[in-house]
Amino acid sequence: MQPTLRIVETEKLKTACSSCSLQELCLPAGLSTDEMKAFDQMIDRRRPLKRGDYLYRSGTTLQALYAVRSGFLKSCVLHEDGREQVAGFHMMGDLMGLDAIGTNAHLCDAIALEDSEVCEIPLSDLESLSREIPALQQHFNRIMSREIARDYGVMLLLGSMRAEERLAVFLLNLSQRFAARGYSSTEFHLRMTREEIGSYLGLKLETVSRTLSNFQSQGLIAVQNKHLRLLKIEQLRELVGQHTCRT
Amino acid sequence: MQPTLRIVETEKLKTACSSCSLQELCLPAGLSTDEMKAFDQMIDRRRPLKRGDYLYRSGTTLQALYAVRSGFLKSCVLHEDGREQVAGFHMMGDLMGLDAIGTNAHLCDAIALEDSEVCEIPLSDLESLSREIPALQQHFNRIMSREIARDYGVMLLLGSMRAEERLAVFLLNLSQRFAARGYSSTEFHLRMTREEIGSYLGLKLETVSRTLSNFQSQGLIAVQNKHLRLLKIEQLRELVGQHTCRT
DNA sequence: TCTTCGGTTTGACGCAGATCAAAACGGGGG
DNA sequence: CCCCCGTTTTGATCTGCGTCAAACCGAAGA
Repeated sequence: MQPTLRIVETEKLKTACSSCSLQELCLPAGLSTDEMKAFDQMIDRRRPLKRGDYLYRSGTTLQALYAVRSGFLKSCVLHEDGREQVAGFHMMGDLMGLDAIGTNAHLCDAIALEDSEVCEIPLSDLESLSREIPALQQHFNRIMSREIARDYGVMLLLGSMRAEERLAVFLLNLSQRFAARGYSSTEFHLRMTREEIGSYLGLKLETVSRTLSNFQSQGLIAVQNKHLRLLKIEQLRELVGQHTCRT
Repeated sequence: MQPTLRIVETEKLKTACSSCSLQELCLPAGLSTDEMKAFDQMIDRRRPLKRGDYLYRSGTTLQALYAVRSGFLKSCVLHEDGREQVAGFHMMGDLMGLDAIGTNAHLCDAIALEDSEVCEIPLSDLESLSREIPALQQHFNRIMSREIARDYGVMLLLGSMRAEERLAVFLLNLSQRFAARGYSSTEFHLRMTREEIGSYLGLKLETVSRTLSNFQSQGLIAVQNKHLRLLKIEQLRELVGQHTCRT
């Protein structure tokens, strides 16, 4: 047995979706053992990213979809005049690149906010395998649909909520996503800057900072730099929707 | 030959996608004649809607997807406290209900803004037919992806544009969509109220009205109630992105 | 240890757009 | 034809958040 082969095998094993702890969140969720095997073979490689690396850039052609294996990324839409708007934050199990299927070109930049790793999933392979495995096709459709549903939520937030509510929704959403991944729902690190939070929420960084300070002085949360603890989740929830709407 | 049968046949013929003028915009775009025939059989019925009718309501389970055949609809996301946000306007050839695939429940209301007609497309049929017709599967994925891309654009608009820009983007987008459907790109009727425009753009109706008046006095457009003419499309385009951003 | 520099906090002030109010319009029903 | 009511326009005023500015903090590097 050659050492080279051994390395490759080990590599494959490490990569395999069938042994990945994110299974239940990720694209192959709900596949049988055999189906999972077929799916495994489609993932040709994992790709490590360092903080600040681009996973893809706006305007480049779609090479593959990417499942986040570890780390944290943002995607941001660009406006020709240089404005940018963070369209989403992505963590383990999230599928990225969906916006590019329609035109074959990415319309946002995807940037790692910390050292991360993603699995490359060639779209054409995914499409042909979907034909053979109905459950996969269905699941993929559901994932796209859920992204649309998420976007509608963001529209509601951006179009008709005040600053306090936006922040509360944001924190509660993060909390919930961490919980779904087995992390604490009440204590976590914010991987993004205040400016990035602001961009996502349609606010300026100063407003984000001020609002977080308010929450803190009300005893709802405890922030210290990027470290955050939610102290009164219930009150945060109540805060959303009780004020008169701006719009 | 029984009269009943004749009627059914006529009905079928009228409904057939293969003879629908929206073909190139709609879901079956790019299918071969045979494939189109198979697709036709999937559409069990058209559904007429009167102005104000609900196509579906938030919270109800997904029965089918709907392709707009004629007319004009809005979909709006609801917030428990009664706030509502228009998430999109839909016209001929648009596919509606995509947000509900993920959870099997609609998360927005769809309401006809004028008398309209839609084709019902049962999701399960679409999925199974997609397996047989790769082009259909691909096209469906593209349609979902394009909706995601559109949503990102709306986020950019809501998160970082000033009122003037939002209106300009809105008008230019309508113009382009009418053009793609063979209507005038410079003269059309606004099917929605100022309030609905405002809700979509994250503005109040007064602001929408004022901004339209400004455009008119600058000679960019001519508005008279719901009738609208774009006089200087190029200048409207330039207007987008030239101001300092609010966010 | 000190320096540097990106990120964050906090304060003072201004403005775009919300809110309130009232008048004008226009289309459908009697 | 007129009346009525939902929609739109326009004006006056208010306010939440953006803008500008300055101080502060913590991590990385010398």
